[in-house]
Amino acid sequence: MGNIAGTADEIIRCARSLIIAGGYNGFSYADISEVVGIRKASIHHHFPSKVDLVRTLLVQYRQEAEAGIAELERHHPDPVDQLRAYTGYWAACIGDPTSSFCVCALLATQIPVLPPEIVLEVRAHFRALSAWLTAVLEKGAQRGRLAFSGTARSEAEGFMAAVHGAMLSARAYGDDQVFRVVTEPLIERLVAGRP
Amino acid sequence: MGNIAGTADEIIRCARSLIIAGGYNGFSYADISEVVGIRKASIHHHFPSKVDLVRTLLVQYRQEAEAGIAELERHHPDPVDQLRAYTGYWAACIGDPTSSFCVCALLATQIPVLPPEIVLEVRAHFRALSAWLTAVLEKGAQRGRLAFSGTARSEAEGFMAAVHGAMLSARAYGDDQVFRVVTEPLIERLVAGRP
DNA sequence: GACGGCCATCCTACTAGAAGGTAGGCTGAC
DNA sequence: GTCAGCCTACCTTCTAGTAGGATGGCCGTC
Repeated sequence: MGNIAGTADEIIRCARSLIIAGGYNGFSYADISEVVGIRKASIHHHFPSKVDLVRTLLVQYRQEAEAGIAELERHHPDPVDQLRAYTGYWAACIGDPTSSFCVCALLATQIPVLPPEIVLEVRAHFRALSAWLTAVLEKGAQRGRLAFSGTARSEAEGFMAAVHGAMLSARAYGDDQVFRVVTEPLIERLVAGRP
Repeated sequence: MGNIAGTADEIIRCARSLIIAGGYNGFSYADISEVVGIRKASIHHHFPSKVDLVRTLLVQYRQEAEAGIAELERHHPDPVDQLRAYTGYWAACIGDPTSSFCVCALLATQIPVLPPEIVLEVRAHFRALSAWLTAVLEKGAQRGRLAFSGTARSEAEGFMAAVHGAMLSARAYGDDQVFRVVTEPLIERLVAGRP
């Protein structure tokens, strides 16, 4: 039973949801072993150290994010729709405790106590996300679909920060609605040609 | 040596900066004992359990925040200036590792693994901050100093989320500038009577 | 097709150190 | 005399990580 990459994948999936719940120091090999139904030592077989596990997890997460964005761009040629699809994706995740936060955003809060290898991956995700949002805003402005006062870059940073802050507020209040309340006006404000 | 409340206060101050660095599970009594120059057992004398310590810390933090806002309102009667003073306060904090993040915002990220007593305090801070921002925005709109499309409440939630997200981005990039890049347009957008 | 080696997977059993916390004794100020 | 403050010494549980053994599938060889 269990295909070749099955167990390692299950460990990563489990670790991911545990990180989303409590961050890097908020979970242990023992926690994973309970959920996956495997001994601690067996986890060390797949991932020699905790840093190995989390770094692998992050590399995979970033690949998934990149693939997700590529898919999103195929489905939605319009920049406005792309922004809506992005926030819509997270709005759908917010309700599910195992995916209600961006892993990189959560780890970013703990950067001062994180192993440097992990920090590298987290930084890379922020840069990639910011670059994509900047490109979307630039494209939207060129096509006359979006309008904003500052640079595309600063506007993208503001957008990203607001989305992350919205995740945080949803968690703080224990109210999923807050995410939509914050993110929906965010896009409407950028759409060109409103009163 | 050490005045009456001296040691307990030093412990709290130390714990606060440790939480800002790595959250609830990111510090231990041993860490505090090293910094303060006191034995672990002596910390337990002042704060029997970790929950006691952090709850006390949060109660004090919330009082300080309340006092700070009251002071801020005395110095700045104008709602626009109040918003600027608020973000300006955090802009000044961002550079200092011991105060570069709101303790409650950082703890909020770990709510699923936090003791319930701590969650209560964190929630209370978010509600208080949101209520204050809502009041400022309402007052600003009444006086014709601020203009926005949604309700004052939803606008306040968006403002707070953006500020928290800006703290996160500054930490993620390791670049203090990002905080200002995100928060400055935030206020300018709300100021009434622009082109 | 049987044989033997190889290797991935998972196990039991263990380690050293760190976690939060306790018991009880000393000291010095009021 | 009492008690706050701090200490040494200790406890239990959890932490990541290690050593080494069982199992079992896959390989080429005869």
